[in-house]
Parts: sequence; C-alpha cells; structure tokens
Amino acid sequence: MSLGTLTCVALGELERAVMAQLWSADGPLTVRDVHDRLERELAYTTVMTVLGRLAKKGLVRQERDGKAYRYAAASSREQMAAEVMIDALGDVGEDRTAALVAFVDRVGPEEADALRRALDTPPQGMPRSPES
Amino acid sequence: MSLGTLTCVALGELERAVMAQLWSADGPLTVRDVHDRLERELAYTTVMTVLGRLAKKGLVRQERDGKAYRYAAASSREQMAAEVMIDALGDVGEDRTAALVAFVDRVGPEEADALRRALDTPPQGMPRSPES
DNA sequence: CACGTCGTACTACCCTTCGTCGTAGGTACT
DNA sequence: AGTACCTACGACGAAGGGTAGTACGACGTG
Repeated sequence: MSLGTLTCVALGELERAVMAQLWSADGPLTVRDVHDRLERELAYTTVMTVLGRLAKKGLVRQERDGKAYRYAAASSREQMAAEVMIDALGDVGEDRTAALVAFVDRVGPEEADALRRALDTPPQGMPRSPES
Repeated sequence: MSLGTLTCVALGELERAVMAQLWSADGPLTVRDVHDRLERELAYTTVMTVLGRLAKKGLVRQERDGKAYRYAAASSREQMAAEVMIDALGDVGEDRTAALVAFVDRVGPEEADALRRALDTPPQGMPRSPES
C-alpha cells in the first residue's frame, strides 16, 4: 500500500541516523551500541525512544538478549530503497513508462549499466553462480 | 541533502488529492475548479490554503488570471515519481547495484520491458524548447 | 451608490509525528 | 545497601498538515 511510502520515507533525521547505524552494523545492536555509535550527544533514552518508534513502524526488529533488547533493521537498505522506488512508481497510476523513462534519464551511467545487468539476469533468485 | 525526498513524498492526503486534480486537468485550475473537482465537502478556503502550501513548497505554480489565480503542477507526475526514485536510490549510498537489482526484481514484466526500452533510447536530455 | 458575490490574505486551532528527555521501577553484581 | 544498567511510560515543544473563520478588495446590478 502506498501508505508504506510514507512510513518508509518520511523518517526524521535522527530516525535515519539510527537506521544508518543499524544497517552499517554487523549484527543486532543494543540501545547502548546505537547510542555510542551516534556521535551526537543524546540521552540514552532518546535513542531508546527512537528505536522503539522504529520498531513500532516495523522498520526495526526487536529481539530479546538477556535483560536487554537488540535491534536490527527489518530489511536491508537496498531492499527499502527498492520498495520506495516501487511505491513511487506505483503512485503514477496508468502510464509508468513515462516515469521509467524519466528515471533512466536521470540515472547515472553506472546505474544504467547496473540496471541493464539486473534486467538481464533471469528472474529473481540471488545471483549464486560463481562461474560465468 | 535528500530532503527533496521528503518534500516530494511526504505529502498529506489532501495535498495528494489536490495534486492529482492538477495533474489530471487539461490546464491550470482556479481554486474553485479544484474545490469543485474534489468530491469532498471542503470549505473553499481549505482548498486555497492547501494550494498555497503546495505553491510554497514549489510543487505548484501560481499564475495570475484576472483577479484570480490559476494553479498548475510544477512538474508532471512522472517527473516527480522519477525524482523520488532517484532520491531513494541516492539514499542507498555506496552500492546502488543491489538496490537496482531488488528494484527490477519486484517490478512487473511490463515495467521491465519499459525499462529496457528506456535504456536503449539513450541521451535524451531534459526536454528543451524546440529552438534555442 | 449600497449590496451581495467572489476571490485573496491572514490567522487560528487541532492532531500527529519527531526530537528530546525525565522519572520510575526492575535485575544483578559487589 | 549501593551502584550500574535496562526497560516502560509520559511529557513537551516544534513542525507539518487538515480544516476553517474572518477581514478586506474588486465587480456587477438594482
């Protein structure tokens, strides 16, 4: 639903920063982890609140770890970006072609290349084949 | 920064509805036009306020027409969608490839086709005036 | 000319979301 | 007991969006 669009994109500054930390981390982080990684001078509870809000929005998964929680992004940054793109495309309604033309028109050459490759590789299924 | 994303996507319900009317109209609309086309029971001034806010955000162009104003979307729905997609892609940072893969992975077959075609017809910069 | 009509400008109010904390109340180790 | 760390919950101010009222200027008509 396009509500997802808002829910996903309309994040505040701090929320984005937190997501960034979660994405750049190896594994799930505790509140303290996130708090420490953010360079800003924030109260511990501020970070907790934000993580809680992100969890409530479904952008972050909360898993118990002893007495504390650990938080991890619900989906990868790329996945989320793709979702936003899909939603934006969906909002157009009828003629997505024009939107796609405008899109590839603005995308850089590298991205255009990546797009071609992506379009060539058959249906989904993570590109596993190591041999060419 | 990609604040543009927010500015474009984080529109309210009514704001979207108004944009939809402007996009689906043949030419610039007056406040009354928009008000009448929206089926909702809204005060005239409500529509005016929203149009004003959209204008302030640069999403809508305001042009005088006698004593009244006429409003038109600043750019096409497709342009805007493309912009949102570009922004989303930009937010990914490093490896846009993965995001693009995820994107084409979810896009329907028709869109994939449209994408291929768009990628084939190259350069095609911004639509220029016939002369110049 | 006074009057109602239509349009704009400005202000206001309420509700949500987000940034930011404070406080209260657990659990655990020393 | 004291200290350290954690969570739950509530709060508050700023900003954005939905909604509208009021005030004021231009216009056509009796």
